[in-house]
Amino acid sequence: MPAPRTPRHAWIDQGLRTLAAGGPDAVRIEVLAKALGVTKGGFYGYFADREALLSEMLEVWEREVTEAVIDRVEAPGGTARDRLSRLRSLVFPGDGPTVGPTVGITLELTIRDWARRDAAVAERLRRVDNRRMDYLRSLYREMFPADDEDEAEARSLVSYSLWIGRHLITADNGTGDPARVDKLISQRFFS
Amino acid sequence: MPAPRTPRHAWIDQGLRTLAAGGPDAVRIEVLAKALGVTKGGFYGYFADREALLSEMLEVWEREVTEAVIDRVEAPGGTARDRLSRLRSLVFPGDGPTVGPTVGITLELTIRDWARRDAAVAERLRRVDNRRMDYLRSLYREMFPADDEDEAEARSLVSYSLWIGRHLITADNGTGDPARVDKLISQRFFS
DNA sequence: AGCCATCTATACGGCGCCGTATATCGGGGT
DNA sequence: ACCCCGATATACGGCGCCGTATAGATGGCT
Repeated sequence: MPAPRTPRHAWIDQGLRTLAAGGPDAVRIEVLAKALGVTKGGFYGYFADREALLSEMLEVWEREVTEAVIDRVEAPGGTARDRLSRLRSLVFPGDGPTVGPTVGITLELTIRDWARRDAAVAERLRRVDNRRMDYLRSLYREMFPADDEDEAEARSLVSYSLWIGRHLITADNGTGDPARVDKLISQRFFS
Repeated sequence: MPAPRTPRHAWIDQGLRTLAAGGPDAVRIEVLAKALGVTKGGFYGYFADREALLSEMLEVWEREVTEAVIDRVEAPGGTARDRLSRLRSLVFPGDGPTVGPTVGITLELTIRDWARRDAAVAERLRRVDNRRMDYLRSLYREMFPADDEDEAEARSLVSYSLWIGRHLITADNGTGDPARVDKLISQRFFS
């Protein structure tokens, strides 16, 4: 039995890359095949149909951006502050390709958009948001033991919104100094 | 000359509704026609092709969510604080249909996603973000005359990010009181 | 009423993709 | 060396959409 030239995970990875680049409607089996240098011949040996692939892609993504990230952040210890900064750099690692099939913030935002028109995707995303917010809250509770629940929630929500918003808002910053803007924000909320 | 049963703006409006509901790839001429209860027969009298429609849709949207909104906010006067709250309710008016062809936050987020994979859309969105951030800065400068540029920028960025992030993050709030969370945020930044 | 311009319906060829069926290739096991 | 079997290629019918061409309907005008 020849080793598969194009194993299961190759279709999933290419699917996630294509999803990030072109949205859910761009994930066409024949297109993935061409990008992988094969035809779709082998695809239907692994997946029942296009839907099955999409569903598995989301499965992989969900694990990758929650548990896998948190495990990596937690492993080496350090202060809560250290872990928070490691967390950020892992979850929103600029735009380049990162660990595994994740394509960073681009994939994240694409799935977030997709979720608004597909209930199954929305359900998955809700789990991701909850898992991350839970973890953020736990970090802030550790950093600021005097906080009550609502204060930890506020810090978590602001930082989560801000990191997403930063990537979504394309405005040229005004005339000010971006670094000082960051500093002002973090002084008010994260010190 | 019979009045057109399906004038130009009907195609554009239906296009924007469909865009909000299904993303750019869902804007198919034959689909719009069916939704309008006609065939695509008349479409090509108004538009050269599908691209032309998409481009005009964006044109209408841009005007609607910047100048048209700002005009409505500015007209009746009031304090900067009053105008800011009017602005918010106009730009992010829940999910229902609103004035004209705008479909509210759903359309906004769809276009924002689209912009990440289409340079022309990105250019338009950049103009929208800049226009809105300019206006926000001007309001905050008026509300807080003691602020320097970076402080106004920080307030504008936080509020813009937060309003977008709120709609994007689907997490069930933790165990806390959402109203108090809002209050904590606004105490730190907007008072 | 009858004409004309304009808008709309219908019909067409082409394309890209889906999912299935069937042929071909190529490396391990004997 | 040969067979076998899984992975891939090729071929097919179907569908939905594009943009064009052409015919039919409909309201204003004289």
